[in-house]
Amino acid sequence: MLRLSKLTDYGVLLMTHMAASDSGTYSAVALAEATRVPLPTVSKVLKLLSRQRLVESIRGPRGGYRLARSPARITVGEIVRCLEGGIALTECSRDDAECEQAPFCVSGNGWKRINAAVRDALGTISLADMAEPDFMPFFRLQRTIQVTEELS
Amino acid sequence: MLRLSKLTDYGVLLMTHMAASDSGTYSAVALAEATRVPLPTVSKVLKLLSRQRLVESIRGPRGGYRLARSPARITVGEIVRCLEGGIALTECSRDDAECEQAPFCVSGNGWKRINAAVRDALGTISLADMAEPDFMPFFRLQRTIQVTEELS
DNA sequence: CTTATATAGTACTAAATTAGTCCCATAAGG
DNA sequence: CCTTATGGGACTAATTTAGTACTATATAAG
Repeated sequence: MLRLSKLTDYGVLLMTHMAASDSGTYSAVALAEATRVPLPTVSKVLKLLSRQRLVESIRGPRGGYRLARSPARITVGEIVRCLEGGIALTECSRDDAECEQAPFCVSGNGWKRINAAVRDALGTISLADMAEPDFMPFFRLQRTIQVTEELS
Repeated sequence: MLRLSKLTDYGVLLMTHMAASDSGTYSAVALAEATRVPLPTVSKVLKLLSRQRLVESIRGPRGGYRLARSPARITVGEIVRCLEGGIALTECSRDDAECEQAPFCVSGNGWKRINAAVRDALGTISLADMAEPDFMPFFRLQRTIQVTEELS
C-alpha cells in the first residue's frame, strides 16, 4: 500500500504535537500521554529523531525533547528520511543501488524521476503546515506531458 | 524506506517490457525469460494485473498477455494501485480510514495533501515514459510556499 | 473429440521486516 | 547522592510479503 512504517507515522505525529503547542520541552512520558502512543515506542522514536538532530534532547530532571528548529524549517521529508533511512520506492532508485537485474531493466530512469517527485512532495510540507489543522492547497503539479487516464 | 513491494516493481518491469517491444502477446514463460523474474512470480503478477484489466489475457495455445491499452494511456500509478491495493502513506489517509487515534491527531489533513501529491506524481508517468530509456524532465513542481530547508 | 498449451484461482509455506519491550548506562539538577 | 530523564543496544513477537504448488478452466490444432 506504499506504506510508511508506523514509526514514521508516530514521528510525524509527535513532532507535529510539539509544533502545535509551543511550550518548551516535553518528556517522553508527557508526549506518550498526549498522543496515546505507548511510552517505550515514543521513547524509541524520539531517540532516533534526536540522533539526526531533528529534536534536541535535554537529560536529567526537567529534561525532555524539543524541536531542533522552528516548525516552518522542518519538513516531513526530513522526518521520513530519518526514520525510514531514505526515500526510495524501489531498490534500484536508491543512491547506492546495485540491482543485479539492472542489465535487463529498461525503466531505471523512470523510477529515479518518480522518486524525485515524491521526495519533492515530502520536502515541500513543513511541520508548521502539518500543525495547521486545515491548511489548504500548498502546491500544484504543473504537467508538461498529457495525462490521458486519471486514477479514479 | 517508503518501499513499494517487489511485486509492484515486477509489475512495472513486466509491463514496461511489453510496452517497449510491440509484438502482440507474451506468455508468462517468455516474460520470465526476458526479465529474469521467476516464472511463478511472473505468473502471479500478471494474474493480478489482468483482474483489474491492465493487461488482457488470452488462454490456450499461442495465448498470453498483452497491454490492455496503449502504453501512453497506462500510468505507473494505476499499476501501483492495482498491486498495492491503493496509494496511502499512512493508515489515516486511506479513503476508508478509521483511525482510533483520530480524535487526538492534528495532522490528518496534511497527510491527505501529501498523499495527493504522491498520487499525482505517480499518475503523471505513463508506461510509454518508462519505456523511453532516457526520457528527461517530464514535469516540474511549482512551489507556492517557501521551502527553507532542503533535503540533502 | 482429444491433446497440448496456457491462464485462473486459491491455498499454503517460508522468509524478511517491523513493532514493541526491556535492561543497563549516562547525564544532570536539587 | 538520589531521583529523573535520555542513550544505546539487544531481544521477542507479530505482521507482512514473497514465493511456490496444485487444481480447474479455456482454446487452438490436428
